[in-house]
Formats: sequence, structure tokens, C-alpha cells
Amino acid sequence: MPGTNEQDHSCCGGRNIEKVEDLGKIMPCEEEAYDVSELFKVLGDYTRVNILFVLQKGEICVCDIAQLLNMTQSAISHQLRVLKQARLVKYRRDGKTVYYSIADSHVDTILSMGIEHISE
Amino acid sequence: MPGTNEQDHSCCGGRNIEKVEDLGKIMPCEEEAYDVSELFKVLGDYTRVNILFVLQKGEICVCDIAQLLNMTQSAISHQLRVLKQARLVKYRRDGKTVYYSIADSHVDTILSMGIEHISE
DNA sequence: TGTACATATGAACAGTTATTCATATATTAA
DNA sequence: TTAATATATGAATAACTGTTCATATGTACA
Repeated sequence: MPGTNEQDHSCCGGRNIEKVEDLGKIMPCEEEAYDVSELFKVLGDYTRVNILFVLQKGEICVCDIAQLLNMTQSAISHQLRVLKQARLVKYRRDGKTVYYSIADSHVDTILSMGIEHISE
Repeated sequence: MPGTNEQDHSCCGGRNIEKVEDLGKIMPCEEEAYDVSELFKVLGDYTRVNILFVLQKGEICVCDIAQLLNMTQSAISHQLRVLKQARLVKYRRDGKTVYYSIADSHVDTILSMGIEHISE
């Protein structure tokens, strides 16, 4: 049972974590970490990022996305569902056609941060 | 907005893509989309996000991370390797111990954006 | 009605990935 | 040198995920 010592924990002298009370301050929030990882998991797919890049140019229907990305309508629809559930995109129906668009400017910001990081 | 003309593609009247030339402007950059998705893929893991959250509090060695997250040293080390390759963390060696820390403030920003999005 | 079109979805399969286990490497001290 | 400690890593496995295929749902119009 490591880590219940009063001064140091067992590992490498405990340079950073001197006391047990400090652990609570350092421990990340479980739910927050889970939700954040789930969000990035959605963004961590080539097809979904491509879809979002297309949506950044304006709202567009499912079959147009499929044609642009040279993929089946089914594959795109499945991924739009994932993006929808993560509230990264919104949609509106106009007759037979469903138009998708970026949910809010926040999503653009996250994508921009990502692009900025890779281009350094 | 609905402007149907002869140069439309086959699908749903081509409301958004009026001409073939427009396709090039809408098509996202392949490499950029790939790199961004790879970056978010790294951020899309519960363990790695937890590690980054711990690192946000300051630099810390591998075994301390393992203890804090109640995981094996091996599992943490494997994930630190992934984070390292994505240049999300940096490290310095001091004797037997290796201390990891957030690569730059940019990473904090991306994480903050993620947290902001989920807490709305 | 019935047909055509646009989209959504369940199931299955292939490819990917995070953890575990065992072991290797690296550093320090006796 | 040998022992002890901290970290890294290759291989195997179980779990997860994206695409395809077939089909269902929803909408418009003859």
C-alpha cells in the first residue's frame, strides 16, 4: 500500500509530493478528465476532422460531404451522428435534405488551436 | 440561396456547390486534416488526459504519476511515449529519475478549450 | 396511393489500441 | 563489480472503433 506514508511516498524521494494532503490537490477530476478525453476522441478521427473542415466553409448536406470526401453516404452519416452527439455540429432539415453546420464558434477555436500546434 | 443550374453535381440540387471549380476551395487539406486528427487522437484517451492534468500542476516523475493515477509504471511510460511523440510533453533526466512536464503553454490552452466546451 | 431520393441505423468484419507481463536499459551507490 | 532503483520497450491479448452492406425511415411529388 504505497502512498500512505506521512512524509514521503515510496518512490524516488517524493520530490514533488511531500505530503499525503498534497495528493488531493494534484489529483485531477475524474469526470472532467473523462469528458475531455471523450471530446478529443471524437476530434481524433481523420474522417470527422475532414467533415468539420468542410463544415467550416458553411452548412452543407450529407451527400455533398460524402461526395467531397469521396466516401459513402452511410459512413458520413455514421460520423455525423458521432459529431452530433458530441455537440460539435448542428443540423436543420429542409425537405429531404439535412444540412449540417458547425455547432458554434467554440468548435472553430478548438480546431484552430489544433492546427496551430501541429504547424510549429 | 437555392440556385439550381446545369453544372450541379448529382445530389440534392447542389445548393452549396454550384460549380465544379468550387470543389477545390471547399476541399480540406489532406495533410492538415490528418495531422490534426492525429493530435486529437493523442488527447482522446482518458489516461493521457489524466497525465496531462497532473502535469499541469508542475513537473513530476513517472512513478509519481503512476502512483497518483493508480496505474502501473509501464502503462504510464507507454502513454508518456505517445505524449512525447506528439510533442505535448517534455522531459528532463535527473539521475535515475525522469521528470515530465507540459511541453508549452499551448497545450494548456487546448486542454482549456476542451474543458470549456464540455462545461456548457 | 407508389416511386424516387436523402438520410439514418443495425450488424458484422477488419483494423487499431491500451494494458499487462516480462525484460532491457540507465543511473547511482556500496 | 554487484545490487537497487527508475524508466523504457517488445510482444501478446482483450477491448474498442470505423467502414461496409443491407435495410429502414423520412420527405416530396406524380
